[in-house]
Amino acid sequence: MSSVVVETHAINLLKGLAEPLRLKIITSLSNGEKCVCDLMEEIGIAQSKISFHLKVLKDTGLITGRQSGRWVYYKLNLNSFKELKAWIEILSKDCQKASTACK
Amino acid sequence: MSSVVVETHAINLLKGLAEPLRLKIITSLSNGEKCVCDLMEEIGIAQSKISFHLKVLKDTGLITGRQSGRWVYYKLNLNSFKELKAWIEILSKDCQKASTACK
DNA sequence: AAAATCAATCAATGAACATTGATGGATCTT
DNA sequence: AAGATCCATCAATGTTCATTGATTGATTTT
Repeated sequence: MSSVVVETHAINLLKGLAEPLRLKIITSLSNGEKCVCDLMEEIGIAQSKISFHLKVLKDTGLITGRQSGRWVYYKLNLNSFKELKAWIEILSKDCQKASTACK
Repeated sequence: MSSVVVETHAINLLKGLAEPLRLKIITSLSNGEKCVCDLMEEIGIAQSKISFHLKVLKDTGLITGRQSGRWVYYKLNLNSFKELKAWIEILSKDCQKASTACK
């Protein structure tokens, strides 16, 4: 797996999280699975907006959805968060070495 | 500390990372401190672009800079990465609970 | 089967952000 | 002190992304 792929994937996850409304959705889902109507009520924004951002989050792999009747339930995808955590750990492992170049 | 503040801060850090060039810079700095000319050479992009993104990263608190003569050295700010990691851990702690609402 | 509810999608608009090339300030070299 | 090097900043432009309101599809209720 080339590092370009890794970075592209990281960017996707980060972009998914780096938006106020989506982060509210994520924070809400961090308490457990929710349907769209729950999220609408909790966050208090238009349904089309919620659905739009849910799609973004699903496309990035940050959340998963399952339909049950006319409801659709979403929850966080633990795997993505584990990946992010691992990635951050790698980044911050050897980052304090002093520069040797540029004399 | 209200959760709005926490989310605003998280958004800043995430937005800082969620851009291809900035992520390349971060990845490069994950190997240790670098000066701007190192980054230019490694990444192979215009100097104004590098400086622009370094400023963004510094403003978010993801990196710090120190001047030495005519060189300016940048490195990752470990604290920000620790914060991010902790924040992700909290998010993914209780996120698998099944929904009870919307019977 | 008609009405109501839940959610996804679409086109048009607007806002936020990155790029570009040029310029200027600071430090070092000769 | 003149030239060269390193870096930051700026204005103009272009690109990407979120918002809005309306519509549609699917499921359930009456």
